[in-house]
Amino acid sequence: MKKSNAVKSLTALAQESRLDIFRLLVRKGKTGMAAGELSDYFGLPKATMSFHLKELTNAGLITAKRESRSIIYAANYDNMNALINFLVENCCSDNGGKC
Amino acid sequence: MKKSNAVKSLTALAQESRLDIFRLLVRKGKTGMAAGELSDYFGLPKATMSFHLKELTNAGLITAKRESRSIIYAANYDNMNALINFLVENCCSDNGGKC
DNA sequence: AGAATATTTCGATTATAATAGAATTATGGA
DNA sequence: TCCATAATTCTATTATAATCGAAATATTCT
Repeated sequence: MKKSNAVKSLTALAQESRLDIFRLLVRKGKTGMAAGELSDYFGLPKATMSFHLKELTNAGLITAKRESRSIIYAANYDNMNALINFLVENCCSDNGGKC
Repeated sequence: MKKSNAVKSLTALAQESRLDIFRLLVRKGKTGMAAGELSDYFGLPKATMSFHLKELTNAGLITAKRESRSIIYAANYDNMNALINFLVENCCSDNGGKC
């Protein structure tokens, strides 16, 4: 993962609503949830939810696919794992590799 | 980890300089680095570095200990792991646990 | 085509964070 | 005690992000 992508992903997650949304989608698995469902679930206005979903999508943390009238959002596990690996990369390598 | 702590940690990491600082300290291991060394290494003014180190310390991502005139900063691996676990917690549990 | 549903974009307001020079605090040595 | 070194806090400026009502876009059904 590139650093700019990591900053974008972390910025996306560094917000209470978006962290909630992302973690719910992580639990939901690949079936995901529609934007409106998420809006109802968290009691957030549709415009606000849409803004947050866009941030998460732009960061690559979630995917969006249209299904009839709804747009279904789901966690992007590859990107999530890439972010985690980026954070712990070369852990303790300047100290003999012992952590 | 509590959600408020997670948001604080993610906010701390969601900034290019701080992400660089944290990842360097992750590589450095428990010997860590002094504030001034970090300031020189990244070419940042001392006040700016101090501000970033405070953010990372308040989030619990790094520790600070005085050693003579210097203050040595080091990655807090426990908190880092707790943050990662918080992000992936109950992954796919609403979808049969298969990821 | 027209109505209903699902979601996004626009735009204005409000709140929060980054930057860095200057002043301040803390430690150790002559 | 006086000076040098190391780091932080203060303060003002500048930049970025969150919120949500209203309008716009996209899809499906009759």
